[in-house]
Amino acid sequence: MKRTHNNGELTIHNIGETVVLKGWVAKKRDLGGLVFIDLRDIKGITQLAFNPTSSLYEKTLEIKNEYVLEIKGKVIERSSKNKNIPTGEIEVEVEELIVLNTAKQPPIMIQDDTDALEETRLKYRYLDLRRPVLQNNFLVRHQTVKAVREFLNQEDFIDFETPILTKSTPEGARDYLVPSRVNLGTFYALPQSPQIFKQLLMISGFEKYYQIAKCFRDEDLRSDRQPEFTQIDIETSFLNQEEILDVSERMIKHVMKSVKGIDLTEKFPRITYQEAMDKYGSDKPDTRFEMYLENLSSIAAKTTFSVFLNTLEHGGIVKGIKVQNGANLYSRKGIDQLTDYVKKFKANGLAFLKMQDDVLSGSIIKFLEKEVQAELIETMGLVNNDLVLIVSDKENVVAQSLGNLRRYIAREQKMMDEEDYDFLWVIDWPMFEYKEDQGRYFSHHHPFTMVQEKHLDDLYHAPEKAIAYCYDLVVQGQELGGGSIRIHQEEIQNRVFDILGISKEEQQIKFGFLLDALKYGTPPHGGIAFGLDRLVMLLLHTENIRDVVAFPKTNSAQCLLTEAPSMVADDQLLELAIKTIK
RNA sequence: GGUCUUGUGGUGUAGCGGUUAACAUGCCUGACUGUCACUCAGGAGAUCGCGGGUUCGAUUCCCGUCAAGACCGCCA
Repeated sequence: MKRTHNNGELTIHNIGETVVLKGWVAKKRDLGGLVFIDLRDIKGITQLAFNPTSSLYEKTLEIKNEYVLEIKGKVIERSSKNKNIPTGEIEVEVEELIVLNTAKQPPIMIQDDTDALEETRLKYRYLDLRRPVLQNNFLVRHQTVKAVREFLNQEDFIDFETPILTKSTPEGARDYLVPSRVNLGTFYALPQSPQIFKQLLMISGFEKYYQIAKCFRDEDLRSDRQPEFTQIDIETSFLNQEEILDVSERMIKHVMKSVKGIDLTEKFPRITYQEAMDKYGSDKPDTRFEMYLENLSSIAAKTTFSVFLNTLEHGGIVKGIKVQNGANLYSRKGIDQLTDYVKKFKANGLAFLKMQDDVLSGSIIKFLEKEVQAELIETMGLVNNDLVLIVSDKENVVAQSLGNLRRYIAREQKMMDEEDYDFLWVIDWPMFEYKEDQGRYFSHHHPFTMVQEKHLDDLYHAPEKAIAYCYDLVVQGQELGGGSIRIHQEEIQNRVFDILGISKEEQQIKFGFLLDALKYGTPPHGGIAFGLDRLVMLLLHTENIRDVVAFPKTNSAQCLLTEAPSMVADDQLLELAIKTIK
C-alpha cells in the first residue's frame, strides 16, 4: 500500500478519510479488548485504535514495541483527547494491519528522556537515533547546512570538493596518516582543513569558494571536540578583512533567522585580541556578563603581601574580578573550591576580599593599609556584599585562571542566558607567539596569515609585535569560526617561514608548490572557516558534540558501534609494507 | 601523558565487611472497553567490569587493569 500521510500531520480536519500509515510501535496500551498503539515515524506519533469487535484484535496481541507496521484505516475523532501532541484529537480506526517487521527488545528505551548511559547509547547508536530529541538535532543540523548553502549560493560562491587524501603539513595539529600501497613507504595525510587547496583555487581565479568540509585532527577529544569534524569553509579573492567580516556576518544572521527565527539586526561588536585578553582573560570572551578582569598591580605594589610583591618583582601581574553579591554566595569553603579550580590553570592561589557592612575582610586584609583598601574599593567600585578574587602570577597564568574562573562562577550562578547570542569579532591578532619551551615562534593562526601593512616592518625587526589580518567569531565564550587575509606575495611568505624557523629546503619540500603558485599572479585573498558542529550545538543549546554528530567517537577516539579502529589482516599490512610494533 | 568521577538483573539506579543483593522501568503470564509513562495481580531475570591483595569472610576496603565521562596538557 502507498503511504498517504506521515504520523505527525493528521488532525481534526482529516476526519473521515481513509489513510495508510507506516512506522514503528512506540507504545502499545492493551486495555483488554480495546487496544491503542502509538505509531511513530520521523514526523511524529499517531494513535491507532483497535476495537474489541475488530477482527484484528487477535493480531495485536503479538505486536510489541518497535515492530514496524503498515496500516490502513479511517481517521476518527477521539472520545477523549490528548492536548499534548499535535495529532491528539484524532486516532485511526485500523481496518488492515501488516507487520512489516518484528523487533527484539531494544537495549535502550526509545524515549526522549532515556536514562541509558552514553556507552550503551553509542553501541546501539541506530536505536539511540530513533529517539525524537536526537532526530530533531539532526533536522536542525540539516536546516543549518541548508541555510548556509542558500546564502552562499545566493552570493555566487562556488561549492568545491578538495582531496581527503592529501599531504602532511607541519604546524598545527597531529595528522591522520594513510599509507600508500602504490608508493610503498609513503603516506597521505587527511586534511586538518582544506586551507592550501582553497588558496590554490583563488590563484586559479574562482574568486568565491565554499565547502562543507570534513576535517581531521589526531588530538585528544573533549566534550566539544571530535577527531573528525565539519567546517563551513570559505575563501574569497579581492575582498579585504572588512568585506569578509561583512559577508560572514550576513551568513550567520541568515542562519539564525532561518533556523531559529531570530533577527539579529545589530552589527556584531568587535574587540581586539589584546583587549579581550586584558578584560576577559580569554581570546574567546563570553560577553553575556561583566565580571571584567581588573589590573590591580599598582595597588598590589602598595601592600605588604609578599606573594604580590614577589610576583611583581619577577615581572608578573596581579589581577582581580569582582563577584557581585559574592560575599553571600561563597563561604570560606566555597572559595576553597574556587581556589582548587584556578589551580588547574597553574595559579598558585586565590586571594579574596569581602565587602560587608562597609568593611573589607578576607584572606589578605592584614596586608592592606586603610588607604590601600580605599584605593581598591575605589578602583573596583566595591559595594556591600561584593567579593573580590585575586590572582597574582605570570601574565598568561593570571589571564587563564581568572578568565576561566569568571566563566565558572557565571555558570554556577546561572548568570548566562543561552538565548543571548553575543556574537563578537575578535580582531588584530598577533602574527606569532613565542614558545619559550621550544625556543621559537609559532603562528598564532597559520603560516599563510597576512601581516597588517603598518606592521610589515615588524616582520623584520620585532616579529612578536606584528599584528595580523586575522579574525575570530566568538559567541557565548566559544570560538565559532576564524580566518585571515592570506599572504599573496612570495617574499612575505618566505619571511614568515623564516621567522617560523622553517628552512629553505623544508619550505621547498613542504610548500614548494604553494610558493611556486604565488609567482603566477596570485590575487589578494582571504577567508574564514566556521565549525559547523559547534554552530549546531549553539543552536540546540547542547554542550556535547556527540549530540550533533550522528556516529561519534568516544573520548578514546573509538566508535563503539563499529568498533573502529581495529586490527587488520596481516596480508593487508603486507601489501602496504607495514609492520606493527608490539 | 596527567588529575578526578563512574562501573551492581535487558536498561537506569540504591546498598552494605557477613543481606534471600533492594527500587524503578522494561520483559513474561493473567485480568481489564477510552488509554495516552494505562491500571491491577503474579513471575522470570545479577558469577555486583576484570585480575590480585588484606580478611575467618570482599559486591563493599586496598592495589592493578579495562571501559565510559569531565577536565589539564594537546588542539583553532
